[in-house]
Amino acid sequence: MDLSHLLDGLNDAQRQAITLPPGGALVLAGAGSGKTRVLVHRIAWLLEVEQVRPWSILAVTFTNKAAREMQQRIQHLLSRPTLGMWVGTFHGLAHRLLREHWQAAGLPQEFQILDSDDQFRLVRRVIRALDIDEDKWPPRQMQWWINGQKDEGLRPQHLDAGQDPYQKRLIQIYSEYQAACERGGLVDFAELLLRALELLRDNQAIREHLQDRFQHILVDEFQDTNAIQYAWLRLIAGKQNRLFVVGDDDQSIYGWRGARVENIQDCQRQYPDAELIRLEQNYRSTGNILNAANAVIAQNSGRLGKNLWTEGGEGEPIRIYEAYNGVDEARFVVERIQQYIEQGLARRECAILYRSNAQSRLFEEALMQMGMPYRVYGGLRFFERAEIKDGLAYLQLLSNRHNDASFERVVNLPTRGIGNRTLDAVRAHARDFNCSLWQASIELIRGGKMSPRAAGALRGLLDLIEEIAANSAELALHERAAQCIHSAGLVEHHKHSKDGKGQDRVENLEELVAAAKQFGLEHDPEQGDALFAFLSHAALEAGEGQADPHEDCVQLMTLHTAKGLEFPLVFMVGLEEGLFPHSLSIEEPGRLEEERRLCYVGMTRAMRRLFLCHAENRQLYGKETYPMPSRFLREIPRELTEEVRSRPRVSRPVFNDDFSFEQVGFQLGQRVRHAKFGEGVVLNAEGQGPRARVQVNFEGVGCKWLMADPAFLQGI
DNA sequence: AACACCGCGTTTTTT
DNA sequence: ACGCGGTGTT
Repeated sequence: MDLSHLLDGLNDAQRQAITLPPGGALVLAGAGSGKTRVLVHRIAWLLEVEQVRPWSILAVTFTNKAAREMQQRIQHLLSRPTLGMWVGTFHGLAHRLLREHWQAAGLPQEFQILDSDDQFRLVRRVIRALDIDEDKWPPRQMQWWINGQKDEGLRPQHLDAGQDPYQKRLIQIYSEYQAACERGGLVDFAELLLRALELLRDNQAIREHLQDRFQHILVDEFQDTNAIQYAWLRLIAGKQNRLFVVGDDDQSIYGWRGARVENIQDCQRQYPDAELIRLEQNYRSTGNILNAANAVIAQNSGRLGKNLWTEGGEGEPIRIYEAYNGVDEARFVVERIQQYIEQGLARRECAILYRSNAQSRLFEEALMQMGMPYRVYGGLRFFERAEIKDGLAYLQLLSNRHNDASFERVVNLPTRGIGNRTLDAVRAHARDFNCSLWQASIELIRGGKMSPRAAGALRGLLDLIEEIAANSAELALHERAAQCIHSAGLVEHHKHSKDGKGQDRVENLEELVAAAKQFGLEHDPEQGDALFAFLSHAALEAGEGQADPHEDCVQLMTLHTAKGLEFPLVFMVGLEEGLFPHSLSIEEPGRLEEERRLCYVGMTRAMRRLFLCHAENRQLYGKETYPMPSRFLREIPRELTEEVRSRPRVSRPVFNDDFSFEQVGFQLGQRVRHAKFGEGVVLNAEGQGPRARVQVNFEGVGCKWLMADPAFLQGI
C-alpha cells in the first residue's frame, strides 16, 4: 500500500506519533510543531492502515473552529467525507449525546440551551425572586460560582455549608437556579458537560455501548480540559486506554476558568503504558524567537519539559522598544507596521497582541489616524448581539411558549405598554402557581383582575406570537425568521432608533434571516424540526465576531485570542509589571506562571519578527502610572535582543523636569530606600521646602508619593 | 417610556 | 478615564 501521502514531509517524532499501534498516547506538542497535522494524519492512518471503521473514531476539540478545521483537513487528506466519525467540541458532543438519550439523562425531549447571557439573566431572576440583595450577591459572581461548582462535578446536594451562612446562601441560590432550569427544561454550558458525564456514569448500557463503539479517542488541546471533560473522556475510554491526547503544558492559559494542566500528569499516571512523544521541532519561528521563548518558559517550575528548535536560521533579533507612554507605544507600532507594509508585507500578516482588551483603544486610534484598516478580535459575536438575541427570543417562543427567558426578553420589545407592574403581577402568578410566564399571562387575563389596559397589552403579545406561529407554520425556517422580525416589529423598532446604530441592527437582523436560510439548506429534516435545531445551533455556536473577515487588515487581539494563530510580524505590547504580568496575577506563584505561559504563547505566535514594547508611563484607570518593565523582558537573554532607540531623551513631561527635582533633593531615576517600603526608583517630584514630595516606585509595593525628607528616604 | 445622572468596577474566553 | 447598569426624574 502506498502510504506516502500519510507520512511524507513529516519528521521522526511526528511519524512516530502517527504510526503508533492503536492504544494510548500522550503527544506533547510544542507551539508550531504541527500538532493538528499529527492529529489529522493519525486519524487517516487509523482508517487506511489499521483499517479502523470511521464510526469508532471520536475526535474532540474545544472550539467549533478547531473542530471544523480538523474535519476539513481529514476530508481533504482522505479525499472523501468523514462519514460516521464523531468530530466536535466537548459541548457539541455532549449535546448530541443528551439529545439522543434525553430520557436517560432526565431531560425533557425539547430541552433548550442557555448561553452565558441567558444564564446570567436567569441567575439574576432567581436572586430577585428569592428577595436576596443583589449588591451583596452579585448575579455575575453567583453565575461564575455556580459554573465553577458544575465544572468540578458538584451538585447543590454535594455541598455542605456547615454553619457558614455565606456558603448557605450560595448553595441556596445554586439550588434555586438549578430548580428553575429543571422546571424550564434549560441546560447551560456547564450542565451539558456534567449531564453527559452523569449519563455515562449512571447508565451502564449507554456507557458500554459508547465504550464499545469508540475504540479511538483523540483529544486536542488536552491541557485545557477541566475536571468534567477529563472524567468524561476516561469514562468513554473505559479500562483499556484508547486516548490519544495532544497538548502542551506550556500553553495552558485557561487555569482561571477551570482548565487543569494536571490532567496531563494524571493521564500519565492513569495510563502508564501510554507512549509519550514530544514534538519539539518548530516550523514557524526563527531561532532567536524560539530561544527567547524557551528562556522565558524555562523560568516555570514543574514543567514536563520541552525545548523548541528549528532547522531555520536565527533570524532577526527581537526588538525591544521602550515608549514614553501608551500613545508613543501605539505610534511606534503603527509606524513600524507602515514601514513593513511598504516593504511588501500584507496587513493581515501583522498582529498587535495585548494582555487586556482595553489596550486596543490607543492602537485603534493610531491606526485610524494612519488610515490603516484593522480588525479587533473579541467582543460580541453574531449570535450574542442584543438584536439577534431578541429575534431569537421570538423564534424561541414560536418553538416553546413556556420559555420564560425569551418571554422576559421580548415581552415589551418593542414597547407595547407592558410595564413593570404588569410584569410583576405575571411573575408573581407564575411563582405562585408554578407555571410559565406565558401560562400566567393567560390565566391573569382570563381572571379579569388586571386593568383592561394592561390586560389588553398582554393579550396583544400573546396574540402576536400565536398569529406569527399560525401564519408561519408551513414556511421554511428563514421565512419564519423573516416573518418574526417583521411582524414582531423589531425591524421597524430599530429603523426608528436614533442612536445611529439602528441601521446596523436592521442589517444584523437581515443577516439572521440569511443565517437561518443557510442553516435550513444544510439541515436534514430527518434530524428533527429545523427551527428547534437552529436555536440549539445558535446557542452552541456564537458565530464570527465581525463581518467581512476577508479584507486585508492589521490584526488586533488579546494574547489569549492569539493562541493557535501565527503571524510573520508580531508586536507584543504593554510588557509592564502590573499589566503583563497582570497585577491580579502577580501575587500567586501559580497564576504568575500562567502569565508566563501566556507570554510564551504570545512570543511563539511570531514567525519572522517579534517586537516587545513597554512604556515608562501609562494611564491606567485614569491615573498616571510608572510601571516597571515586565519581568518577562528580563528573562530573555540579552544577546537575542536589540533595543530600538528612536528617541532622543529630550522632551520629558513638564511636571517632572529637572527643576522640580532640584527643589526636592532627589534625582529622576535615583534609587532610594525607605524604612517601610524598601527600595525603589524616584519617578516624579513636586513642591519645595517642607512641602517637597517625591513619587517613588517601590519594588513589589508600587508607586507612592512621599515627603522628600532624608530622615525617611535615603539615596543609595 | 425616554432620558439623565450616579456610582462602581476594571484580565484573560469558549461553549 | 470610561462605560455600563441601575435608579430616579420628567
